[in-house]
Amino acid sequence: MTSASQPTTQLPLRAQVRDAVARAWQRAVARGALPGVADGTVLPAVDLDRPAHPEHGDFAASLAMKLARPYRRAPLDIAAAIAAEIAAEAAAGDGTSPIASVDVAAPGFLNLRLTDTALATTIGTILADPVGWGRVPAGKRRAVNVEFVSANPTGPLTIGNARGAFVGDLLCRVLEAGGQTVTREYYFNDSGTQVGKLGASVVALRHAEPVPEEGYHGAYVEDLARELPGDVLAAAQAPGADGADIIGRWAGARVRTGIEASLERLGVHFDVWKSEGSLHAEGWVERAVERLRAGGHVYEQDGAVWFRSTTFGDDKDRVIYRSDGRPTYFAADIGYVTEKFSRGFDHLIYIWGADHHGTVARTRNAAEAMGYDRDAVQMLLYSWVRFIRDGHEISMSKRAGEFITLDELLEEVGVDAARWFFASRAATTGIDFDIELAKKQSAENPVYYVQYAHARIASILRKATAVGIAPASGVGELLGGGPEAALARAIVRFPEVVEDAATSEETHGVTAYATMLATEFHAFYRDARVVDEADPERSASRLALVSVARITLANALGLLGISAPESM
RNA sequence: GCGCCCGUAGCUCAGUGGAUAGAGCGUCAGGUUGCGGACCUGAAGGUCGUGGGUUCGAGUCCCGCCGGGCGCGCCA
Repeated sequence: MTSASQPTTQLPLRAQVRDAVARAWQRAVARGALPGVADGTVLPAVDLDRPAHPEHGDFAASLAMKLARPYRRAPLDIAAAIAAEIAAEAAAGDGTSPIASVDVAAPGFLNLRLTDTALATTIGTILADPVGWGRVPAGKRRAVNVEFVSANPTGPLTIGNARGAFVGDLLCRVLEAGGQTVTREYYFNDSGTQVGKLGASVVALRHAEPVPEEGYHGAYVEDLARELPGDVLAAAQAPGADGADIIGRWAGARVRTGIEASLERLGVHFDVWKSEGSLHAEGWVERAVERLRAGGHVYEQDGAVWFRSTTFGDDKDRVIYRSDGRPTYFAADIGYVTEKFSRGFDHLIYIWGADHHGTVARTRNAAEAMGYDRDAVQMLLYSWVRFIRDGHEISMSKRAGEFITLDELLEEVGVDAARWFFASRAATTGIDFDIELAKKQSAENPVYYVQYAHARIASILRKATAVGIAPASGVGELLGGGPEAALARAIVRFPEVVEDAATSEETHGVTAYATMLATEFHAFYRDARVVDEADPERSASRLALVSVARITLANALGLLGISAPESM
């Protein structure tokens, strides 16, 4: 299996160092400096940390301390044995080792420092392939379906939908960076009770009658009533027609178009819009229930059809068809699982609000009962955002027409600032979003700090072009102990950050990294003049370095769906 | 009552069992006749809710308690 477009991605530095440590460990064992262990003994993996203090080097390994128990040896002795092998390989100078030096520190750390060659080589690869910088090699490539937002089209998206939209899209971007193929999917019901109530509300307003009890209020309902075409109204009033449903579907389609536009505005594009009705119409629900029945996981009681969810550890069984024969929401859910897998996905992710955690078990149980791997069905639950204005939590009711739309929020705060806000916080923690504070702080939001660094570099590059100095193809002999070294070290960490984000399915590491990199750049800018017509050679090398810093900032922001402006 | 999530600096939040617990904002004190001052340097600010336990090592893992959120429908 070959691919012509296979990029020649260099192994990330962390992986190179990890391999070098593993080689040294193996040689130490082979030479008898470290003991063998009995078969079946579980040995630790070689994990690397980024030390908190620069004097501890570029990477630290706690391997020796973890080997102390199985080897029945002092950690310092083990560390010394491995360090000797690392030093030997580094001293050979044949270019295999990215490690310049190794120190042993109490109580058993291996502190590792990168060679300038490893740094310079990495920077060269960034210049050669800016787009590929930060894409990490795909582990097990998967086709992933990510379903999120999925608000029914009974009204515009509100700030209550904001976190799901951002968290879902950010997850998709992180998975894509990790080499996975992602489909963004939106699930909605445009024929249910709630949409019918919307239809009834529209009709009432059209006839200048009061909105029915339990109906929908708000300016958008009035707009719909005004825009309702005569032929739709006529069809709804035809004898025997379900008027509310017909008007509701029309209104739902209209609202859905608005929702799609809002989502595009904040940079979220959905690949698939799936209606609940189609799952029933195409027989997915029926077939899924049959599949459960064939496995003996279904029974009838009190006139209803139940899924025996308790078989798989749930605390109660769940109704699929009510005693009046109508399917529950859960029925559509299990049909949807089979429909998704039928499209070839091997992993499904649901982005749900924390209030849905009660439905996680039953859905995964049903997937397992139907013969799917329950681990292939994953729910990511995000916690609520409390929106605060004037010191009070904003309470909202879509039905009463009291809400702040997502569009309004983004207009106040800005898409980049809002994306940064959600990207820099773990999805599972409850957070406060003070709108006044967000507006007030928008000018000193960290996102602008990062964007400013990017724009500043762009300005430097423009200046260099104006005076006729072009960036070199690499940083040459520039590193050493000069101001370049710290910036170069910050830049080359980027693939690790992406890898960790993809593994943890969280993005706050990326925002923290981008802030740190911007700080390093600003410090470099203070200490080193980049464009200096008196020294064009050094200028060219420094231009190469700041170009790479710009690429890295742009790719980090791009990973979060945030713009990287040339000027601001 | 039971289940899940959360509790870290004045505020908003990071912290994949590792070294002296970090960032942004806010506060205070400084810095530029050079490529963008939306910048830089420094300071103050913490019994990591609490009490035990496991471990060479616990903010991180386990148990109890306190406080907050969510859920426990033939609702969606």
